[in-house]
Amino acid sequence: MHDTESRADEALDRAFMALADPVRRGIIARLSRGEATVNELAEPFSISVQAVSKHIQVLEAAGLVTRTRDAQRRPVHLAPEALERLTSWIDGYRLAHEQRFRRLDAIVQGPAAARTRTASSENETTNTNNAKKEKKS
Amino acid sequence: MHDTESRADEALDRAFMALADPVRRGIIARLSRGEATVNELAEPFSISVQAVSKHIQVLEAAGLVTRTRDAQRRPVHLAPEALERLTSWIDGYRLAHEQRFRRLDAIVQGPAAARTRTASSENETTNTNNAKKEKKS
DNA sequence: GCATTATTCAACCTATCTGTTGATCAACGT
DNA sequence: ACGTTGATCAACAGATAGGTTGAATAATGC
Repeated sequence: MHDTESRADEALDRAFMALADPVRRGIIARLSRGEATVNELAEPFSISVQAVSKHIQVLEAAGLVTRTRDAQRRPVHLAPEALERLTSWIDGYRLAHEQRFRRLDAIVQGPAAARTRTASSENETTNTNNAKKEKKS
Repeated sequence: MHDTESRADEALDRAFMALADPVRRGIIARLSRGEATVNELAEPFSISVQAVSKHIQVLEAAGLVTRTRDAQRRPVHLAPEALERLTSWIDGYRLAHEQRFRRLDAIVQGPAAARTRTASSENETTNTNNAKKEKKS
């Protein structure tokens, strides 16, 4: 089963999993327009307030939102840094893939052009996370 | 009850859910360096090939990878457009949120003291990008 | 044809997710 | 002090995700 999983992996697990639900994405969308309480966030949905409260706990555990205190209300706020980490992770591999294609094109279109890869190795290490340490055994 | 969920939502569900697993993210990472077969993709992991095959089906259903045929092998390829759609979704709300804060800062810092917010919302002022630089009058 | 290789299908088990209802806690307002 | 409001906790149920093993499909190479 899930024996050993690094901290960075678990953080990405929670963050992506948190976004894999339309209710939670709706909450993110709402919060992008400003903070809101649990009851306010629950209003557009046809589920119980308790269910929304759980969703918010999932988002909070994923670091995607934070909470403050205002009397008996607990306003929820967006945490855009966490969202930025997700786009960074995705873009790391997406851009690496596209750049690899650019190199392939260079190779196909001429042997001399393939050597331009050595000069343009800037984006090869832009991954924010480990790409090779996925083994558990 | 998930009876009322649009097609776009379901696509995002599948895509984010697909990335919410370290094995599948490892597959994505591997594919960013070039196509690979199921057995090749399974090698770094301590799970069965069947399990990896299922993971690839999940990624394929999410549109994150495509497959071709080469004799009895079925090479898997990255589909960077789908990844790009995800970053677009995230960035949409992230940037909307940051822009909203820029407007708030402009309003608060316009007349006089901004103490009202800056003391009670420290985590919100930690914008990752060059905020506070722009000012919209 | 037949064994081999690559991959998938099928059945199953278990853990986790998402929702429910009912009770509880905490901070107001009067 | 007391009832109300906002939010969470607890216990439960149904669905599904992710893993296993064993059998089946499909293309390859003798």
